[in-house]
Amino acid sequence: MKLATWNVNSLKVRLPQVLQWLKDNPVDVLCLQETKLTDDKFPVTEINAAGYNVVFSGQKTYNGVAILSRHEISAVIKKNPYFEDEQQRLIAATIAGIRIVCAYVVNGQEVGSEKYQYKLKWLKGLHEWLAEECTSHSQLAVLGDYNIAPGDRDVHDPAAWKGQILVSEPERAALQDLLNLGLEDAFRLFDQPEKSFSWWDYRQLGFRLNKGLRIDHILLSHSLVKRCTGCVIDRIPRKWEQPSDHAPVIATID
DNA sequence: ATGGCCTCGGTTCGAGGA
Repeated sequence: MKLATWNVNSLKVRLPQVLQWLKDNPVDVLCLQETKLTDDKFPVTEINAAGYNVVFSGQKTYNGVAILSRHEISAVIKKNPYFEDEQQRLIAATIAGIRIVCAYVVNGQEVGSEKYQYKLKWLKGLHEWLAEECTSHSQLAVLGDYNIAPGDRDVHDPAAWKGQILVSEPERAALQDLLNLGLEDAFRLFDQPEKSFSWWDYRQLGFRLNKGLRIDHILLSHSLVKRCTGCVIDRIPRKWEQPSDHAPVIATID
């Protein structure tokens, strides 16, 4: 069983790449973020034709999330019952006995800004909801773009980024609060190469110089940690023409 | 020193992303 997450930065632009990637990597579940499509424009037919069921929650221009699955999808939730939000950033479903949560965490723009306050509040609301999901689902996986680099080893230049957005202590503390619910960062269950990142700026030759951050994560409950046999970042599609700025992350569950 | 790219909406630029 393979679970994956990928911020595609517009599914309209990236659909051919998503379909190609699924051909090369026929994962069981793929969570997408930043689809940037209203639900009436979602490419259901193309995704079904590729052998995947799909549920989604989108809006115009910004945000938007989806879960693709080779297996039956049930018990879909598109809103955090503990946090009122007009932005479409969450979708959850049960697939093959695993509770899957797909999250596109707020970016926050700049430490101290209004958007930053919204990010911290949003994360608090997520925490409240996941606390409940943890108690009702022992097999829980929370996949997505967290817009937080957990530690300095997840940052290409920790000195330059110190205290900045995606790295600031309150953001890291909010992520740690999620982990304290009984979740673990699947990527760090295993030995990994140094300077492993999941996002690189389009500017400044970010990818070629590997100036990146690891901000896309798969968090697993203890029952799933026991079943997890690997977690990798797939840098290949970041090398394609007109790529997303994020790379997919894949966890393997026995 | 600054900003350097990409997407969208909708016009020829601004907002947002990270």
